[in-house]
Amino acid sequence: MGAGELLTGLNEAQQATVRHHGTPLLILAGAGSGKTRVITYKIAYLLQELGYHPREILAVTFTNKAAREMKERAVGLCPEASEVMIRTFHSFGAWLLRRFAEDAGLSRSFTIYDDDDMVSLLRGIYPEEQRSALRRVARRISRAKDLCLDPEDDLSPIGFDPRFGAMYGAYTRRLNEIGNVDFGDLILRPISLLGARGGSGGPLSVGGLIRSRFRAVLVDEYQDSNRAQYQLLKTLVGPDTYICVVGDDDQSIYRFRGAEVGNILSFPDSFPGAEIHRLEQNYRSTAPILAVADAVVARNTGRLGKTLFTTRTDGPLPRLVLLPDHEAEAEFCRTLLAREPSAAAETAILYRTNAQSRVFETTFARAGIAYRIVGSLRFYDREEIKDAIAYLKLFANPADEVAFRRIINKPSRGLGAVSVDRIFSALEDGAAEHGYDLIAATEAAASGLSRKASAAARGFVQAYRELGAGLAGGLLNEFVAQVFERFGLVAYHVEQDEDTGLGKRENLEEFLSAASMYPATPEGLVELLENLELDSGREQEASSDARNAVTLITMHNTKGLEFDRVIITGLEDGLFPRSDDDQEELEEERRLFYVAVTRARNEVYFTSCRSRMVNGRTLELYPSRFLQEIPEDLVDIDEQQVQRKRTRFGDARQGSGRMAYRTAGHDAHQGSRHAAEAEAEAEARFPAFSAVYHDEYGSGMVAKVWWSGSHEMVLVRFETGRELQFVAEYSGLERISSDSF
DNA sequence: GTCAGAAGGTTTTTT
DNA sequence: ACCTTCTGAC
Repeated sequence: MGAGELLTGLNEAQQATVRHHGTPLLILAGAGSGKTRVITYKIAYLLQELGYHPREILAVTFTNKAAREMKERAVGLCPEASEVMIRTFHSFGAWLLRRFAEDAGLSRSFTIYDDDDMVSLLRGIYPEEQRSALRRVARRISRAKDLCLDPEDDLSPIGFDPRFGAMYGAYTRRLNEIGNVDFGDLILRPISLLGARGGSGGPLSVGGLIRSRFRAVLVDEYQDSNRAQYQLLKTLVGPDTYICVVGDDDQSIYRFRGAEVGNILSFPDSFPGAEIHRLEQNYRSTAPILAVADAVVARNTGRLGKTLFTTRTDGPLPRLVLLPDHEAEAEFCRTLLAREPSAAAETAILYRTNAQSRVFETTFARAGIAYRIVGSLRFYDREEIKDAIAYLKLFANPADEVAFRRIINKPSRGLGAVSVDRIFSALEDGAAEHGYDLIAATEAAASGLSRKASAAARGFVQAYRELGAGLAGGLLNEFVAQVFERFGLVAYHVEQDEDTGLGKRENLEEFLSAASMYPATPEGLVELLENLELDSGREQEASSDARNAVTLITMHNTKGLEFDRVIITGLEDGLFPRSDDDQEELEEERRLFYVAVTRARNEVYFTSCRSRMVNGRTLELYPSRFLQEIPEDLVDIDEQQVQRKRTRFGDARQGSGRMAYRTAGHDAHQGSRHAAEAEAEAEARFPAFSAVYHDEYGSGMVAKVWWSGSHEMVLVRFETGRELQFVAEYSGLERISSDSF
């Protein structure tokens, strides 16, 4: 494929960007402007036209999904791209640390601690502290690492807790003794590794070696990089490295994780001579959708600023639906999906918090609507999987205190808190002799334990040693199966599952089959663990018919995805935006709104509830301030609603201007319960005891009618015996003559 | 050492 | 509503 051929199908701006070479390049790519396309073409262009060897190119993303997709698409353009290193920042860091383990002061078989593991480790050091307090400390340690701060540095940017420095220090020492790393270390340790002189890079330092290998470095979603990642990038880029970053300051949504929009804003200062290219043509959404997204994000200050345009000028206005509560919201979505089942696969329901997914799950499960949840409970987060991983981690690293504490008495084998304490004393005593080895410590402590505990400890050590000898070839699933069997893990969880409910056995089986992709060697084991730790394969098919399933997803998780139709739920102050008293935070929520809206190709719905159950309490809520920030002519308010309001409250839009549905929302949301109650009853279209018919559920009788806000709610008892609750307007119910009943 | 039940706090978003 | 932690009986 010649250059001309490679670049056909790209617009002029995209072509210029793909061709650019030499100076540092910042690509400001608006939503839907073909960002991934440009990067993948750029990789192909470097390989085909500029003669780069695949090993000389490094492309960094923020999610594994993005990395996989980029790889796939690049290989589609140019097969050589399969050898290009395309990884997340964290996985690149892990690769580097294993590759140069000795220089980094690590064993090649270190494993990676996630946020929960950090808390558990702290718990081992500070058993008397509250778990919630330790969680806060863990979060702060992560923030410190995002900012490249060591325990002895000035930690005031993190907050004012006088004990924090000491706790961070103790945590760091313990983690070093164990020989594992946390997520932050995957960025921090490479910075010092690459910055250091000498080492096993031969005549070159490790940094020199890496800088001479990667002649081109590409970074995706640069607006989400934090200070540590920026530093890592700096150490990767030498005078001859071609550096190109892509991002959109309006889509920076990971501030809470340390992301600094400042990185993208100041790129030209950090990398002198940088050029800026803009990609502003949106190929995804219709103009009405972009108008709404822009209206809100335009209120942010400190933007680089850009104007998206599209040739898709036609399309329905985004639609706002006001609802009484979260159940009605789920019911509204159900009805929408039932009306056109084939569109479900291209529909996504977006929410701000994972907890919001629950109503949708139960509603859809009841209605037999297939759904797919992205995120929420990750495979790796399940109890039984964490247990399985903990056993395996202990084989990778016998010093892994967190893994050890988790499984030493699970299933319970009579080694309780007292015995575990003794084992840890033995660990301290024997550290000089055996190093940090919990198996050796358990063996050493066994004689000093009660009779039952002593036998259990010896049995555990023996099982560990015999099983460990099995890491000598074959496939890893055989080894894992033996571990499960010998330690009684499957039996334990199957028994637990009897009252808890679902699929632990299946999950463990799935785990086994994942393990079959690796060799039964120490290296294979470490590789499996790393893949689980860094890429938890976070997608679960929650109901059988996955092909036509609707997607349930947090707004954060949608980044990089697109759908024909997007329903953005929970547009209520306090939920989205979560709070508006911190300006920075409010601006981040606006960017999240922008991300959410721009996922849609053709249709956008907003739903806003008057009340919602949060943490077991029902809260009264106001419509999101974002709804006020949209000029009224850019959104359709549910027509039936407006009708209703006009008749009941006069013209809801009077004297409102921009505030139209703020007013409307308040009327609809608040006005009706007292004065309007009687009137509302009078205009009920499904009086109690009337006969009704529903396409899916057949005929039935209205058992109960009530008003929730301005909404008529009905409880219908169907002939099948089923009782279901509906918002009358969205129910799809028809009244039928009562003699059929 | 284990278990069941009660009390009490609490989550925004994720590599 | 959920999960963790605490308490007391076996």
